[in-house]
Amino acid sequence: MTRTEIDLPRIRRLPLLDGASAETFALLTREAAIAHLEPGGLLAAQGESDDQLYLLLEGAILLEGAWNGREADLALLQPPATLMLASAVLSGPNLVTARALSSSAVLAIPGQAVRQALGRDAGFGRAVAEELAGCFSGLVRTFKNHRLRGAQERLASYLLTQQQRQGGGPTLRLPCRKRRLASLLGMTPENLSRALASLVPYGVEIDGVQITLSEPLALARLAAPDPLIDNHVSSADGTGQAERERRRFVRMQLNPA
Amino acid sequence: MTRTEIDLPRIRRLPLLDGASAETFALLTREAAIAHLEPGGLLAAQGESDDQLYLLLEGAILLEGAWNGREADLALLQPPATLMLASAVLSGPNLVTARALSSSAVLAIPGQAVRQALGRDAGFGRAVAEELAGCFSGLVRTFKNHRLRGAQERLASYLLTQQQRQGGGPTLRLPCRKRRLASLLGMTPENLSRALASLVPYGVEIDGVQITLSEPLALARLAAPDPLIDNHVSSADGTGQAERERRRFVRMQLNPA
DNA sequence: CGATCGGATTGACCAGAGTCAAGGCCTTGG
DNA sequence: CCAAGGCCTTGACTCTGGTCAATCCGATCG
Repeated sequence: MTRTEIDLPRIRRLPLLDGASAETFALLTREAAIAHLEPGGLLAAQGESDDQLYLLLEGAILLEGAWNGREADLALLQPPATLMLASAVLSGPNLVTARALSSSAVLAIPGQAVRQALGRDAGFGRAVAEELAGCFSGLVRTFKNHRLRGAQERLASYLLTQQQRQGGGPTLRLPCRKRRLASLLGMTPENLSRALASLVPYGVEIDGVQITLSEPLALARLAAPDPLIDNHVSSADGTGQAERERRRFVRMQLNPA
Repeated sequence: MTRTEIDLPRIRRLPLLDGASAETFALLTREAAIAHLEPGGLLAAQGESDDQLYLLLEGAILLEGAWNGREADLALLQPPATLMLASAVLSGPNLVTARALSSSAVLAIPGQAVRQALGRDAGFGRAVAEELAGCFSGLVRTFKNHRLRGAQERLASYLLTQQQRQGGGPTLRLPCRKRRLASLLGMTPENLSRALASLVPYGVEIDGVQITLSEPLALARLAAPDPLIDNHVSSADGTGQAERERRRFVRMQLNPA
């Protein structure tokens, strides 16, 4: 983990910081640093109190939880994203472990500065509240996804969501190896294999991490996509979690094969 | 659902509003109303856009999610608690259904007023950010609880947590019928019965909704309580979700029988 | 080119949890 | 007091998903 100089103009436009006043922005960036991680590198460990807010600039970060020797992958974050925002606001320990999946760059801001800024700058406070509301809403949807759908249904929904996020064309690329995708979807690698195979009758064609959906309507009948669970909005256009939650209700595009 | 006059001094001390300026408090309460619900009454339905923030004053509210004909109970809220805060901040639809389990009273504040106040009052912004951070952290722990523990382990942890929240004595009272507790814990009523029976060797004595833990240490060995998952802090002393998250790390009391 | 390694797949088996049905117990109301 | 209904419990069975093991396949490297 190395630290380099900060590209201030770019940082200024990040979702959380674009709502801050110039004064707040200066306060937040004064003690901030850029950290670079190599693949597999540990950004933050569950249970530790780094007291830092991280803004993901490049790469991909995996959030994982552990208990009693068991592990579960909880989320895969891509820029722009905030990490440990709730812990920084509450001055609490990290509830999850954050690990780089690919070479990544994050901006690290001391939690102390975040809490100072919160009490003084209503614009920043609003941005933090909106981001946290977005994170919370996303997690509510994830929880419903796991409680209400079976493994096959979760996978079908996931494929349709990824298809939308990647432009709506018939073919999509899985964002990680199947082993990890399985854990993110709450199943074992063996079961993911079987679930994928079970979707072949629904027009799912598998070629490594390339997946083609030749009958999206049939797949959608199985997946029963629901805007109260699924979010097909990509983070690729630079929006924060709040904006992605807001845009979630534009209709999903299901192009017949 | 009837509406009555508002007890302003009492409202003023609620977790979210105690951080607001006098001006913000006036703005928020100007269009607010108290709603009373009878048992089973529907406060807010999944998918609807009430655009209202609710503050639970009395009673108990159940949050449930539904998809494709299936239902799951997600959380049981007791005063003081906030409902639909994230939806109000983002001006989005309710992601879950809220239903009164007993006679309940809530303060309903228009979302529009909440969003106005957010941009102007840094104190209120901070309070909202802290509450949302608390809700998010709580949900992260709930999600880990379901992903990492089996049904028996979830139940054992739940009993220990309830014991702590109810004063730490050997006997505790379940907050709802077993049928509903089962759904909250992510299992069927039949399975809850069996899981409870399987805990008898660990000193769990069952008498209706009265449960006595005669060997809390043995039970704790099975449950492996973890501050990164469990929260034994009660809401009974009037603190908000943020404060409950902060206090979570005071050590759990396990009194040997 | 061949060897090797790790991920992916497949099959057989197992375990946890859901379903269905029957019965017990307590509460409620006539 | 008795009857009815709801909840809880129990047992038998099913099913989803996990575990274990063997194999396949593609990438890498000598």
